[in-house]
Amino acid sequence: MTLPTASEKSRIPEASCTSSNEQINPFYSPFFSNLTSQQQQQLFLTQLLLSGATCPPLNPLTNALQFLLHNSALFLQQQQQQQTNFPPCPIPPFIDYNNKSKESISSINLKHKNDLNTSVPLDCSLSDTNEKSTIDDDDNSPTIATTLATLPSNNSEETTTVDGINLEEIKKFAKAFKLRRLALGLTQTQVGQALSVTRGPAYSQSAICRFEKLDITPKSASKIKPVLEKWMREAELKYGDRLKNGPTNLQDLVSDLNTKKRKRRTSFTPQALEKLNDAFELNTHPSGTDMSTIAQELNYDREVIRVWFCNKRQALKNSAKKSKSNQINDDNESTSSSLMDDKLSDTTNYAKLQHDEILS
DNA sequence: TGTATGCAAATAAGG
DNA sequence: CCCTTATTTGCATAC
Repeated sequence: MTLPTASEKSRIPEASCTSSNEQINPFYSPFFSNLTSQQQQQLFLTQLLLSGATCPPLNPLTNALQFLLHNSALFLQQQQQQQTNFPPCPIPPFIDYNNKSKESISSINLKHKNDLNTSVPLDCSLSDTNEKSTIDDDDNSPTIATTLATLPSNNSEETTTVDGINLEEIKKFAKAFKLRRLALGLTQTQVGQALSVTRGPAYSQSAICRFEKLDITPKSASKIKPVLEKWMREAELKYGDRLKNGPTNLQDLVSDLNTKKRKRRTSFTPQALEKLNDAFELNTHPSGTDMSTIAQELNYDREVIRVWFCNKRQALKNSAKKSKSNQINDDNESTSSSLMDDKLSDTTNYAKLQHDEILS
Protein backbone atom coordinates (compact mmCIF):
# COMPACT_ATOMS: atom_id res chain seq x y z
CA MET A 1 0.00 0.00 0.00
CA THR A 2 1.52 3.22 -1.07
CA LEU A 3 1.28 5.90 1.46
CA PRO A 4 0.66 9.40 0.25
CA THR A 5 3.69 11.53 0.28
CA ALA A 6 3.81 14.77 2.07
CA SER A 7 3.96 16.64 -1.18
CA GLU A 8 0.58 15.34 -2.10
CA LYS A 9 -0.95 17.33 0.64
CA SER A 10 0.05 20.61 -0.90
CA ARG A 11 -1.43 20.16 -4.27
CA ILE A 12 -4.38 22.42 -4.08
CA PRO A 13 -4.21 24.68 -7.07
CA GLU A 14 -5.25 28.17 -6.35
CA ALA A 15 -7.36 28.69 -9.38
CA SER A 16 -9.63 25.83 -8.60
CA CYS A 17 -10.39 26.84 -5.12
CA THR A 18 -13.96 27.52 -4.36
CA SER A 19 -14.87 29.92 -1.72
CA SER A 20 -18.22 31.13 -0.73
CA ASN A 21 -17.53 34.59 -2.02
CA GLU A 22 -16.98 33.59 -5.60
CA GLN A 23 -19.34 34.96 -8.16
CA ILE A 24 -22.52 33.09 -8.66
CA ASN A 25 -24.56 32.93 -11.76
CA PRO A 26 -28.03 33.61 -10.48
CA PHE A 27 -29.56 31.65 -13.27
CA TYR A 28 -28.24 28.49 -11.77
CA SER A 29 -28.36 27.44 -8.21
CA PRO A 30 -25.43 28.38 -6.02
CA PHE A 31 -24.42 24.80 -6.23
CA PHE A 32 -23.00 25.43 -9.65
CA SER A 33 -21.14 28.54 -8.78
CA ASN A 34 -17.78 27.10 -9.46
CA LEU A 35 -18.52 25.79 -12.90
CA THR A 36 -17.23 27.65 -15.85
CA SER A 37 -19.79 29.23 -18.09
CA GLN A 38 -19.01 26.64 -20.66
CA GLN A 39 -19.66 23.90 -18.19
CA GLN A 40 -22.85 25.59 -17.18
CA GLN A 41 -23.98 25.80 -20.71
CA GLN A 42 -23.32 22.18 -21.33
CA LEU A 43 -25.00 21.37 -18.12
CA PHE A 44 -28.02 23.29 -19.20
CA LEU A 45 -28.16 21.47 -22.47
CA THR A 46 -27.86 18.23 -20.68
CA GLN A 47 -30.67 19.26 -18.47
CA LEU A 48 -32.95 19.91 -21.36
CA LEU A 49 -32.08 16.65 -22.85
CA LEU A 50 -32.16 14.38 -19.92
CA SER A 51 -33.81 15.79 -16.91
CA GLY A 52 -37.35 15.20 -17.94
CA ALA A 53 -38.08 18.29 -15.96
CA THR A 54 -38.19 20.71 -18.81
CA CYS A 55 -40.89 23.29 -19.09
CA PRO A 56 -44.23 22.65 -20.62
CA PRO A 57 -44.83 24.36 -23.94
CA LEU A 58 -45.20 28.03 -23.31
CA ASN A 59 -45.05 30.10 -26.44
CA PRO A 60 -43.57 29.82 -29.90
CA LEU A 61 -40.40 31.55 -28.91
CA THR A 62 -39.80 29.24 -26.02
CA ASN A 63 -40.54 26.29 -28.16
CA ALA A 64 -38.18 27.43 -30.84
CA LEU A 65 -35.44 28.01 -28.35
CA GLN A 66 -36.03 24.67 -26.80
CA PHE A 67 -35.99 23.07 -30.15
CA LEU A 68 -32.66 24.64 -31.01
CA LEU A 69 -31.10 23.71 -27.77
CA HIS A 70 -32.48 20.27 -27.94
CA ASN A 71 -31.12 19.66 -31.37
CA SER A 72 -27.73 21.10 -30.67
CA ALA A 73 -27.52 18.86 -27.70
CA LEU A 74 -28.50 15.96 -29.86
CA PHE A 75 -25.85 16.93 -32.30
CA LEU A 76 -23.24 16.93 -29.61
CA GLN A 77 -24.39 13.55 -28.47
CA GLN A 78 -24.19 12.15 -31.94
CA GLN A 79 -20.75 13.51 -32.40
CA GLN A 80 -19.68 11.82 -29.27
CA GLN A 81 -21.16 8.60 -30.35
CA GLN A 82 -19.26 8.75 -33.56
CA GLN A 83 -16.09 9.52 -31.76
CA THR A 84 -16.45 6.44 -29.72
CA ASN A 85 -17.27 4.38 -32.77
CA PHE A 86 -20.74 3.62 -31.71
CA PRO A 87 -23.20 3.01 -34.44
CA PRO A 88 -25.23 6.17 -34.92
CA CYS A 89 -28.06 6.21 -32.46
CA PRO A 90 -28.66 2.55 -32.14
CA ILE A 91 -29.99 2.96 -28.63
CA PRO A 92 -30.84 -0.63 -28.17
CA PRO A 93 -33.95 -1.00 -26.11
CA PHE A 94 -33.00 -1.88 -22.67
CA ILE A 95 -35.94 -1.19 -20.53
CA ASP A 96 -36.25 -4.52 -18.86
CA TYR A 97 -32.77 -4.45 -17.51
CA ASN A 98 -33.87 -6.19 -14.39
CA ASN A 99 -34.88 -9.24 -16.33
CA LYS A 100 -32.02 -9.36 -18.73
CA SER A 101 -30.18 -12.56 -18.66
CA LYS A 102 -26.58 -12.49 -17.71
CA GLU A 103 -25.49 -13.81 -21.03
CA SER A 104 -26.98 -11.09 -23.12
CA ILE A 105 -25.57 -8.47 -20.84
CA SER A 106 -22.10 -9.78 -21.05
CA SER A 107 -22.29 -10.21 -24.79
CA ILE A 108 -23.23 -6.60 -25.28
CA ASN A 109 -20.56 -5.72 -22.88
CA LEU A 110 -17.96 -7.56 -24.84
CA LYS A 111 -19.06 -5.89 -28.00
CA HIS A 112 -18.34 -2.47 -26.63
CA LYS A 113 -15.38 -3.43 -24.69
CA ASN A 114 -12.94 -2.88 -27.47
CA ASP A 115 -14.43 0.39 -28.50
CA LEU A 116 -14.01 2.07 -25.24
CA ASN A 117 -11.36 3.02 -22.85
CA THR A 118 -9.44 -0.16 -22.65
CA SER A 119 -7.71 0.74 -19.47
CA VAL A 120 -10.96 0.38 -17.67
CA PRO A 121 -12.02 -3.06 -16.61
CA LEU A 122 -15.30 -2.83 -18.37
CA ASP A 123 -16.62 -6.16 -17.41
CA CYS A 124 -17.22 -4.64 -14.02
CA SER A 125 -18.13 -8.04 -12.96
CA LEU A 126 -17.73 -10.89 -10.66
CA SER A 127 -14.65 -12.04 -12.49
CA ASP A 128 -12.74 -9.00 -11.48
CA THR A 129 -9.38 -10.49 -12.11
CA ASN A 130 -7.27 -7.70 -10.83
CA GLU A 131 -8.33 -7.50 -7.29
CA LYS A 132 -6.72 -4.90 -5.21
CA SER A 133 -3.33 -6.08 -4.23
CA THR A 134 -4.06 -5.30 -0.68
CA ILE A 135 -7.01 -7.25 0.48
CA ASP A 136 -7.92 -4.75 3.07
CA ASP A 137 -10.22 -6.79 5.15
CA ASP A 138 -9.60 -4.52 8.05
CA ASP A 139 -11.98 -1.98 6.63
CA ASN A 140 -14.92 -1.50 8.87
CA SER A 141 -17.28 -0.73 6.04
CA PRO A 142 -16.53 -3.08 3.20
CA THR A 143 -17.65 -2.35 -0.30
CA ILE A 144 -19.97 -4.54 -2.25
CA ALA A 145 -17.16 -5.56 -4.53
CA THR A 146 -14.97 -6.77 -1.72
CA THR A 147 -17.85 -8.44 0.01
CA LEU A 148 -18.78 -10.37 -3.07
CA ALA A 149 -15.16 -11.17 -3.75
CA THR A 150 -14.50 -12.60 -0.34
CA LEU A 151 -17.70 -14.56 -0.40
CA PRO A 152 -17.51 -18.24 -1.15
CA SER A 153 -18.18 -18.43 -4.83
CA ASN A 154 -20.25 -21.58 -4.70
CA ASN A 155 -23.51 -19.83 -4.03
CA SER A 156 -23.48 -17.89 -7.23
CA GLU A 157 -27.14 -18.45 -7.69
CA GLU A 158 -28.09 -17.62 -4.17
CA THR A 159 -28.91 -14.13 -3.20
CA THR A 160 -26.37 -12.52 -1.00
CA THR A 161 -27.81 -9.91 1.23
CA VAL A 162 -26.27 -7.56 3.71
CA ASP A 163 -28.57 -5.75 6.05
CA GLY A 164 -31.47 -6.73 3.90
CA ILE A 165 -29.81 -5.33 0.82
CA ASN A 166 -29.60 -7.64 -2.10
CA LEU A 167 -26.08 -7.37 -3.39
CA GLU A 168 -26.70 -9.44 -6.46
CA GLU A 169 -29.51 -7.22 -7.51
CA ILE A 170 -27.40 -4.14 -7.10
CA LYS A 171 -24.63 -5.73 -9.03
CA LYS A 172 -26.99 -6.57 -11.79
CA PHE A 173 -28.32 -3.08 -11.95
CA ALA A 174 -24.86 -1.55 -11.84
CA LYS A 175 -23.92 -3.59 -14.82
CA ALA A 176 -27.11 -2.75 -16.65
CA PHE A 177 -26.72 0.88 -15.86
CA LYS A 178 -23.25 1.03 -17.25
CA LEU A 179 -24.29 -0.70 -20.42
CA ARG A 180 -27.17 1.64 -20.84
CA ARG A 181 -25.04 4.66 -20.22
CA LEU A 182 -22.52 3.56 -22.78
CA ALA A 183 -25.23 2.71 -25.25
CA LEU A 184 -26.50 6.23 -24.95
CA GLY A 185 -22.99 7.46 -25.54
CA LEU A 186 -22.82 9.23 -22.24
CA THR A 187 -19.89 9.58 -19.91
CA GLN A 188 -20.01 9.30 -16.17
CA THR A 189 -19.40 13.00 -16.04
CA GLN A 190 -22.38 13.75 -18.21
CA VAL A 191 -24.67 11.60 -16.17
CA GLY A 192 -23.44 13.33 -13.07
CA GLN A 193 -24.13 16.70 -14.58
CA ALA A 194 -27.58 15.66 -15.63
CA LEU A 195 -28.30 14.45 -12.13
CA SER A 196 -27.12 17.67 -10.62
CA VAL A 197 -29.80 19.49 -12.50
CA THR A 198 -32.69 17.19 -11.82
CA ARG A 199 -34.68 17.13 -8.67
CA GLY A 200 -33.56 14.99 -5.89
CA PRO A 201 -30.10 13.98 -4.87
CA ALA A 202 -27.25 14.40 -7.28
CA TYR A 203 -24.11 12.38 -7.62
CA SER A 204 -20.76 13.19 -9.05
CA GLN A 205 -18.75 11.37 -11.63
CA SER A 206 -16.81 9.84 -8.78
CA ALA A 207 -19.94 8.46 -7.22
CA ILE A 208 -21.13 7.01 -10.48
CA CYS A 209 -17.77 5.51 -11.07
CA ARG A 210 -17.80 3.92 -7.65
CA PHE A 211 -21.31 2.68 -8.11
CA GLU A 212 -20.50 1.03 -11.39
CA LYS A 213 -17.47 -0.59 -9.86
CA LEU A 214 -19.43 -1.45 -6.74
CA ASP A 215 -16.74 0.31 -4.85
CA ILE A 216 -19.23 1.46 -2.24
CA THR A 217 -21.01 0.08 0.75
CA PRO A 218 -24.31 -1.68 0.31
CA LYS A 219 -26.00 1.12 2.17
CA SER A 220 -24.66 3.75 -0.18
CA ALA A 221 -25.51 1.67 -3.17
CA SER A 222 -29.10 1.25 -2.13
CA LYS A 223 -29.32 4.98 -1.77
CA ILE A 224 -27.86 5.77 -5.15
CA LYS A 225 -29.61 3.02 -7.03
CA PRO A 226 -33.10 4.53 -7.14
CA VAL A 227 -31.66 7.82 -8.28
CA LEU A 228 -29.88 6.22 -11.17
CA GLU A 229 -32.90 4.09 -11.93
CA LYS A 230 -35.06 7.12 -12.17
CA TRP A 231 -32.59 8.91 -14.36
CA MET A 232 -32.29 5.91 -16.60
CA ARG A 233 -36.00 5.69 -17.03
CA GLU A 234 -36.16 9.32 -18.05
CA ALA A 235 -33.24 9.06 -20.38
CA GLU A 236 -35.04 6.16 -21.91
CA LEU A 237 -38.08 8.25 -22.57
CA LYS A 238 -36.06 11.12 -23.92
CA TYR A 239 -34.33 8.99 -26.42
CA GLY A 240 -37.35 6.89 -27.17
CA ASP A 241 -39.20 9.58 -29.04
CA ARG A 242 -36.38 11.90 -29.70
CA LEU A 243 -37.58 13.29 -33.01
CA LYS A 244 -41.05 13.87 -31.80
CA ASN A 245 -39.90 16.79 -29.75
CA GLY A 246 -42.44 15.22 -27.56
CA PRO A 247 -44.11 16.69 -24.59
CA THR A 248 -42.00 16.49 -21.53
CA ASN A 249 -43.21 14.52 -18.66
CA LEU A 250 -44.01 16.50 -15.63
CA GLN A 251 -44.33 13.57 -13.35
CA ASP A 252 -41.01 14.04 -11.71
CA LEU A 253 -41.86 17.61 -10.85
CA VAL A 254 -44.06 16.26 -8.17
CA SER A 255 -41.96 13.29 -7.19
CA ASP A 256 -39.36 13.41 -4.49
CA LEU A 257 -39.55 17.09 -3.88
CA ASN A 258 -38.31 16.57 -0.41
CA THR A 259 -34.85 15.39 -1.23
CA LYS A 260 -32.08 17.90 -1.06
CA LYS A 261 -28.84 18.16 -2.83
CA ARG A 262 -25.70 17.88 -0.87
CA LYS A 263 -23.80 21.05 -0.23
CA ARG A 264 -20.99 21.52 -2.65
CA ARG A 265 -17.65 20.63 -1.25
CA THR A 266 -15.64 23.63 -0.19
CA SER A 267 -12.08 23.98 -1.36
CA PHE A 268 -10.08 26.11 0.96
CA THR A 269 -7.32 28.23 -0.44
CA PRO A 270 -3.84 27.37 0.80
CA GLN A 271 -3.79 30.70 2.58
CA ALA A 272 -7.01 29.96 4.36
CA LEU A 273 -5.77 26.53 5.33
CA GLU A 274 -2.64 28.02 6.72
CA LYS A 275 -4.60 30.35 8.92
CA LEU A 276 -6.97 27.63 9.96
CA ASN A 277 -4.11 25.39 10.94
CA ASP A 278 -2.52 28.18 12.89
CA ALA A 279 -5.75 28.73 14.73
CA PHE A 280 -6.04 25.03 15.39
CA GLU A 281 -2.57 24.98 16.84
CA LEU A 282 -3.58 27.61 19.29
CA ASN A 283 -6.94 26.16 20.14
CA THR A 284 -8.57 23.01 18.88
CA HIS A 285 -11.93 24.05 20.26
CA PRO A 286 -12.56 27.65 19.32
CA SER A 287 -15.66 29.19 20.74
CA GLY A 288 -18.62 30.20 18.68
CA THR A 289 -17.51 33.78 18.58
CA ASP A 290 -14.00 32.73 17.69
CA MET A 291 -15.28 30.77 14.79
CA SER A 292 -17.42 33.63 13.66
CA THR A 293 -14.37 35.84 13.66
CA ILE A 294 -12.32 33.35 11.74
CA ALA A 295 -15.10 32.85 9.26
CA GLN A 296 -15.37 36.53 8.71
CA GLU A 297 -11.66 37.00 8.32
CA LEU A 298 -11.30 34.21 5.83
CA ASN A 299 -14.60 34.87 4.13
CA TYR A 300 -16.15 31.46 4.50
CA ASP A 301 -19.41 30.39 6.00
CA ARG A 302 -19.22 30.01 9.71
CA GLU A 303 -20.67 26.54 9.44
CA VAL A 304 -17.93 25.59 7.05
CA ILE A 305 -15.37 26.72 9.57
CA ARG A 306 -17.06 24.86 12.37
CA VAL A 307 -17.12 21.67 10.37
CA TRP A 308 -13.50 22.17 9.46
CA PHE A 309 -12.55 22.18 13.11
CA CYS A 310 -14.66 19.10 13.77
CA ASN A 311 -13.02 17.27 10.92
CA LYS A 312 -9.62 18.45 11.95
CA ARG A 313 -10.08 17.14 15.45
CA GLN A 314 -11.32 13.89 14.09
CA ALA A 315 -8.38 13.56 11.74
CA LEU A 316 -5.95 14.31 14.49
CA LYS A 317 -7.53 11.77 16.73
CA ASN A 318 -7.55 9.14 14.04
CA SER A 319 -3.96 9.70 13.08
CA ALA A 320 -2.94 9.48 16.70
CA LYS A 321 -4.81 6.25 17.08
CA LYS A 322 -3.29 4.92 13.91
CA SER A 323 0.27 5.76 14.77
CA LYS A 324 -0.23 4.29 18.15
CA SER A 325 -1.40 0.98 16.81
CA ASN A 326 1.14 1.09 14.05
CA GLN A 327 4.02 1.09 16.40
CA ILE A 328 3.34 -1.68 18.74
CA ASN A 329 6.93 -2.51 19.27
CA ASP A 330 8.93 0.54 18.41
CA ASP A 331 9.10 3.28 20.90
CA ASN A 332 9.99 6.18 18.67
CA GLU A 333 7.33 8.73 17.92
CA SER A 334 5.29 7.62 20.83
CA THR A 335 5.62 11.10 22.16
CA SER A 336 3.84 12.69 19.26
CA SER A 337 0.74 10.60 19.61
CA SER A 338 0.50 11.16 23.28
CA LEU A 339 0.90 14.82 22.64
CA MET A 340 -2.03 14.70 20.29
CA ASP A 341 -4.10 12.93 22.83
CA ASP A 342 -3.24 15.49 25.39
CA LYS A 343 -4.14 18.24 23.08
CA LEU A 344 -7.49 16.82 22.18
CA SER A 345 -8.43 15.84 25.65
CA ASP A 346 -7.57 19.26 26.87
CA THR A 347 -11.00 20.71 27.10
CA THR A 348 -9.95 23.33 29.56
CA ASN A 349 -9.59 25.88 26.88
CA TYR A 350 -12.82 24.92 25.30
CA ALA A 351 -14.78 25.01 28.50
CA LYS A 352 -13.29 28.31 29.50
CA LEU A 353 -14.06 29.89 26.18
CA GLN A 354 -17.56 28.61 26.24
CA HIS A 355 -17.98 30.11 29.60
CA ASP A 356 -16.69 33.41 28.32
CA GLU A 357 -19.11 33.26 25.48
CA ILE A 358 -22.02 32.69 27.72
CA LEU A 359 -21.04 35.63 29.80
CA SER A 360 -20.70 37.96 26.89
C1' DT B 1 -10.13 11.91 -22.81
C1' DG B 2 -12.78 9.32 -19.68
C1' DT B 3 -12.25 6.82 -15.43
C1' DA B 4 -10.21 5.77 -10.87
C1' DT B 5 -8.80 7.28 -6.44
C1' DG B 6 -6.65 9.91 -2.20
C1' DC B 7 -7.82 13.00 0.96
C1' DA B 8 -10.95 15.60 3.37
C1' DA B 9 -15.57 18.25 3.40
C1' DA B 10 -20.26 17.20 4.44
C1' DT B 11 -23.69 14.52 6.63
C1' DA B 12 -26.03 11.25 9.99
C1' DA B 13 -26.85 9.80 14.42
C1' DG B 14 -26.56 9.84 19.27
C1' DG B 15 -25.42 12.69 23.17
C1' DC C 1 -26.73 25.07 19.44
C1' DC C 2 -22.50 22.33 19.75
C1' DC C 3 -19.97 18.03 20.45
C1' DT C 4 -18.04 13.25 18.80
C1' DT C 5 -17.90 9.29 15.87
C1' DA C 6 -18.77 6.88 11.77
C1' DT C 7 -19.70 7.29 7.24
C1' DT C 8 -20.76 9.20 2.72
C1' DT C 9 -19.41 11.73 -1.01
C1' DG C 10 -16.90 15.08 -4.19
C1' DC C 11 -12.92 17.87 -5.71
C1' DA C 12 -8.67 17.59 -7.73
C1' DT C 13 -5.76 14.97 -10.10
C1' DA C 14 -3.41 10.65 -11.23
C1' DC C 15 -3.82 7.09 -14.45
